[in-house]
Amino acid sequence: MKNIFPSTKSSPLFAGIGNDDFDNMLDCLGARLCAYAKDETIYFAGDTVAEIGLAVSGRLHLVKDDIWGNTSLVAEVTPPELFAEAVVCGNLGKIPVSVIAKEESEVLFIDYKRVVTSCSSACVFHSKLIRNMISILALKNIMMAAKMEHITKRTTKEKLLSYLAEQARQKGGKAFDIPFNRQELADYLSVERSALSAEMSKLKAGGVMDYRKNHFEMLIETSERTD
Amino acid sequence: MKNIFPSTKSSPLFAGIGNDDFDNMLDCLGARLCAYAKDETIYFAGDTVAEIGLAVSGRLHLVKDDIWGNTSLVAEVTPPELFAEAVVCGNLGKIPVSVIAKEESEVLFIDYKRVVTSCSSACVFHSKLIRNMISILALKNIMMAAKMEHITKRTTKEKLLSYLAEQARQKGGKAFDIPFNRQELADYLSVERSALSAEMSKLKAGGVMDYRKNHFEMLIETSERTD
DNA sequence: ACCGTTTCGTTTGTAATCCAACCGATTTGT
DNA sequence: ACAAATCGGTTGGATTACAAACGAAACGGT
Repeated sequence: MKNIFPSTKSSPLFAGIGNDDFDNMLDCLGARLCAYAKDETIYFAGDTVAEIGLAVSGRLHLVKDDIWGNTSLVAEVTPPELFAEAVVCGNLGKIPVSVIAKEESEVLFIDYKRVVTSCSSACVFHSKLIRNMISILALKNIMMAAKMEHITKRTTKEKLLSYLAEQARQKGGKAFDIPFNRQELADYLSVERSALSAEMSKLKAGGVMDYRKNHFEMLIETSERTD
Repeated sequence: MKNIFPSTKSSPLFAGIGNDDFDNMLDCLGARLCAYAKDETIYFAGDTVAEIGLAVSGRLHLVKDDIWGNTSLVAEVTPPELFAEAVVCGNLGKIPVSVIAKEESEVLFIDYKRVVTSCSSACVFHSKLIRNMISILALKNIMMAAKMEHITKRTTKEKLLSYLAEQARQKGGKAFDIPFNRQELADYLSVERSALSAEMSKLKAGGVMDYRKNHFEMLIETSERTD
């Protein structure tokens, strides 16, 4: 099998597993490396899946078609990201989205059962893999829960402040940088970029915070804001 | 220890583990049962946590305080639900919410390390517990991803149709029941109940769907809707 | 059958967002 | 240095959601 270590070693799934063990592990797991042409469909929505997918090269799209035939992009998967891991680990069986290669791509398929089942040779990496898998799912949970908390707010201003407050808490101070530009932040909070800019300007004018590009500084402490 | 089997056996965490193994398992895991008075704080946000919490009796609130001192309810936890499981399984260490008993409550704390570490007596339920834990996290992922997809839509109508389309797909037909009343559905989609009712009426009048109480029937197949 | 409660649909005025367009500032490539 | 592209802020009109209130229907208990 082609040496996929360089393009997948940074996956959290393989954290703590060195180059020496790598090939043995893939053998033990019976991992398959598959290649796909541009626009080739890897899974159709509703297909039965039992393997975790790991993007090795290229770029994949997860798309969903509703009952009226409208198709929408759910996510883009680039190396070394996983896909279908929640469906497989949750024993759902059927994948709710279609997976399409948007470029010439390679995917490593890993049988979930062989991850959680100790093999006869008692490989050392099984428990490490399992802990990594749990960690991946748990962190994804936390990230989604955080995002959900922002998005469920009613107004653009509330969504923005919810996000900024969380960033301030995470970064441990009132001054911090965010990893988004305006458009990306608007997409993340699912609001309009223009409305977001407008709210930011108002908050700056109101003395609630200051910012320049991606650097923010929260100014008001404990007091009723002028909403 | 008090027999907590009746109130926790239905937890997915213990799926496939019988009454006979139950007490042995709790011993092996070193599980602690703690009692709390009404309004007692179990965790303060920022506390270091290493144990998964399982609500045994009572009712817990997960609350979040932002940097301005505003406090908001994130979730309510009732038996036999888990809490702090994502933080612990993700090795985050610090819990981002405070946990408060809103009634006299009991909580079973389970050390995560002892779940994923095989014990000296090679208990049979470790691998089962681990698989259950993975399944719980994965299913929560899927549920949150589905909800996110609805909520990120712009208008109430789009959110509603996104939800109904998914229900139709899940139930495998154009006619199905939903597990929410109007207010609950509005909360789930984070929209106004009145706006939701109005949109539903319009969709019924437009021949897109029919409904009575919690029973829905999608009528239009593939065609451009009159948006 | 009666009454209180809950649920659902509807309406109306107010507030907020969306959308499109525009402009200035900054960055990038040549 | 120049042109093109990107990014961020602003504006105005159309659209949509919000909040509150009301009545009708359904439900449950007595």
